Amino acid sequence: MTSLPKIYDPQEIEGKWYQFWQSNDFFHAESTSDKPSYAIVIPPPNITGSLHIGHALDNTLQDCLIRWRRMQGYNVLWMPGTDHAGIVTELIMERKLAEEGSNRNDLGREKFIERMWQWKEDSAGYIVSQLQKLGCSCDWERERFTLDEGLSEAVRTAFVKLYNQGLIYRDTYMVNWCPMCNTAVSNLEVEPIEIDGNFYHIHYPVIDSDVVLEIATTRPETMLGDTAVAVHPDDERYQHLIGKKVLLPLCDREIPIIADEYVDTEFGTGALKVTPAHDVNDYEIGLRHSLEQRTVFTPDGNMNEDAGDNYVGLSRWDCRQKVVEDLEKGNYLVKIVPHRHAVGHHDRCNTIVEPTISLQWFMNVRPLAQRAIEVTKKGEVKFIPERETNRFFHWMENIEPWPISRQRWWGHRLPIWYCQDCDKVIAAMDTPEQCECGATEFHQEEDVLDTWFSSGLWPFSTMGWPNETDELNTFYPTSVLVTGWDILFFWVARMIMLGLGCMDEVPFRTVYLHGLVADEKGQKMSKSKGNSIDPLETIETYGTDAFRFALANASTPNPYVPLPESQIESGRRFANKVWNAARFIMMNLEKYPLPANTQTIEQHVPLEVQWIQSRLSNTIKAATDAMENFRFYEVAQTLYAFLWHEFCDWYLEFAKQRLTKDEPYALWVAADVLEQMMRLLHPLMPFLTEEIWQQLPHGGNNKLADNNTSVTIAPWPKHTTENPTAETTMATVMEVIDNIRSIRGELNVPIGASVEVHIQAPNAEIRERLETYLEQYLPAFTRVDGITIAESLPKPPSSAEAVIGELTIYIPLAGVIDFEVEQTRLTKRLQQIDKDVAAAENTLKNKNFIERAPENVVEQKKDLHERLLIEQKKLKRSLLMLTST
RNA sequence: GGGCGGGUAGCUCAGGUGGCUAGAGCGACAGCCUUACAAGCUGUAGGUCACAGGUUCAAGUCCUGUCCCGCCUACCA
Repeated sequence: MTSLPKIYDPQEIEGKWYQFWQSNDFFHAESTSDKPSYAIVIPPPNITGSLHIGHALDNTLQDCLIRWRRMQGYNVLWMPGTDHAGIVTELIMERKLAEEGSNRNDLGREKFIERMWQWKEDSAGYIVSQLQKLGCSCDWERERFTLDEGLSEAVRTAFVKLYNQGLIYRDTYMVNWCPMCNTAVSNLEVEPIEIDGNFYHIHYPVIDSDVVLEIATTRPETMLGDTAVAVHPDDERYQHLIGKKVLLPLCDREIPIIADEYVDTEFGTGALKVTPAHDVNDYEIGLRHSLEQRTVFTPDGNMNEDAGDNYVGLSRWDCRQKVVEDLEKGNYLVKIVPHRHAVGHHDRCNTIVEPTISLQWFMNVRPLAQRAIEVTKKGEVKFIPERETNRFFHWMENIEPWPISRQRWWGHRLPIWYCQDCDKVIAAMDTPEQCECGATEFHQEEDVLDTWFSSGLWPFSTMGWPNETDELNTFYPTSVLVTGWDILFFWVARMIMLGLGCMDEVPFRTVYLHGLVADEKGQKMSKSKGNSIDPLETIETYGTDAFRFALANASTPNPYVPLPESQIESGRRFANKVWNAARFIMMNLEKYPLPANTQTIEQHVPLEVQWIQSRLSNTIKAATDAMENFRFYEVAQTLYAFLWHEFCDWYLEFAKQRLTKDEPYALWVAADVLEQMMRLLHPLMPFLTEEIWQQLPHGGNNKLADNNTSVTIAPWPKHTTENPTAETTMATVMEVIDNIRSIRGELNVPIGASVEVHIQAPNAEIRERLETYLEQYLPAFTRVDGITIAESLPKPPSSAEAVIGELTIYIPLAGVIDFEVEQTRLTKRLQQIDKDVAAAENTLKNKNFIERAPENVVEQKKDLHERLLIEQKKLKRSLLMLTST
């Protein structure tokens, strides 16, 4: 007997196969090959991170594509690697340092970086091992890291290139400043979050007048940096005041009243305090009117000297409170009105950002964005789902300069050198030898690049750029990029722009943007919300394959994909079902070993074999089609439905029946179908399918597939031809069986009791087929004593009845049948039929329908109508007979 | 303010270009240890496809409007 355990135990199986695949180099891509190329670059996870649910989904889908294309015979590259992830990683390190009672300034830059690298070395393997646990078939020999030497060279090369093209420049401009991280951040990194705040209405007295101007602000502390008050030029209320001055309360400064169209007369009081150094709009107004930019905050969010002696040193928030108190004391405060509004928070540390004027490095992304739009319109990049294309265009059309410098330490220092003597700015790969002025001393820019700059080069930097490599020739542009839609702008857009800028070619042909995993309430799963599933725990409990199947099965085109526990449980049950189907087949193969060639054994192929082969072919076609269109949900559904509800529920039951008669042919076909199913299922469930595939008899005389060493490199099944006749016949057989079962169930016929079945089949062809097959098939599904099939039959007394088109089934149930139950059953059915008949009649009565609808649709409708009529007539007659009894 | 996605069975979702009697998984109910699987098998119940119009021979599917829910985006101080 076979040693297969009754219940599938993933922990037993999963460990060994990854090793096996690795040691056989199945995941290794050839730099040059005659095969067509297929490449995906992994969205590099943070080096210090751990696998979360988003990674699990993203990488499962990628692995599905990769394994599928590999089986299809492509030269497949899945480029793996990790990201240094700039600020996030630094923040985690800072937290660690704080626990040790230290901080990054105590350590100093050099020691801090050293510490970061050390930590990176320690945790480097962690995320990789987790990806391997998930089954990811990456080409690990090629693993890269955004801060490794090669990628750093790529970063410098790209920077210098873009600098020389004038696309990268240094400028003093208003940027979002994070007082916590002490760095500039880009707009994308600022998340507007609604908070409850106040509108503070303040009186600004007009000089040489008894008029006071009432202004409203949500940030009273910024008034210390006010350098004007603005009104709308057409605002009649304030016409006479334009050009005058107000005395800024608490500051004893006189500031002008100016007119600017930006001011909304409807909003607040129609008078706007202008703080050019601390608000983007005020900044613009300030530029238009040449106002002083008065900075009152320090970089870490406290008040500086320019805030005045009363406030210097206070935090932003303490200062607000004190300003309000002082205003009240001075009788300047009119009122405080609660006001809910969106305030920008740094997405990495959740600190409220401070718009601040500072000297930063920017990239002018407009020209590249324009090219990106053009090539996308030409179809060189395709977004799936299509709706994402519009989001992409909208963003690209309104794109603003990208601030790329960060006042941080962990990352790529800008390849910019300043001459010690003349301050000349030089962009170069390495420290320059000599400046034009003759000086030879330089210092490198302290700032590092936004982490997305290096990830933006990922599709080609990982393949050796700026060197001309075989990898680039073979795999660039890559085939697909798979990621969540939430980083379309952060990453995908930048890769496209930088790809065009550096390679003069898009980085990928297709962008597949999958949904974000949500909980059962539709909320995005995230660690911070505490509603997240831990992939590794899930894998422990349910097994990797069950988890992967659930993820694929959840991947509908929706922007949020709920993954309830029950879905994973369902994956586990499916894995177990597959396991047991295999177990059944292999157990029986021991008794009936596969012959050398199964094809010639049976001259007369039984119906159920024709049927299952036709269904399999159909399944192959559907699964392949769904894969090609990134419809992972459909792949999972298709394979699940076929394997469980056709192969197991029906075919294996037929095969059992054959085995009881010592006819093993159907079993051998079952083995063949199973083998192909393992190949179809392999991209979704790599471990389970490998285990079963390996255990199936291969090679020698028992040759099922080509004598490959692993299902990983076995060919993807090809669909053959469907067999509509077999499918229709089997459908009728199944319907007959279903009806008998249903009658037995509803009329409570005891399980052990056998019944007689009388079938009236007017059509000779159908009758003949039923005569051939029913007798063989029925016993496997329901207890039957005898079957009578005839052109016309009388209804036996006390019998239950079912109608299938022109077929009528009678089951004599004298002594068993409960007339009332049977009456209810038939009445219910009749009511449904009446409704359907009426609907069909309505349609057919319509002349326009007959004239305008396609012929086949009309035919179908007529057919349906006829079938319904017959059934209706029979049901009515039966009911009559019942009630008259 | 603009834009996008969604509202189909108790729950989570499928239903490419309109056309079989609207489906699945989970859950519920009833009955089965039928030796591959009780993580299973069999049967049953459950839907005015958000609402109102319109186009069409035909609408869950297309159009318009309304109401909810979610998201993205925007400088209303």
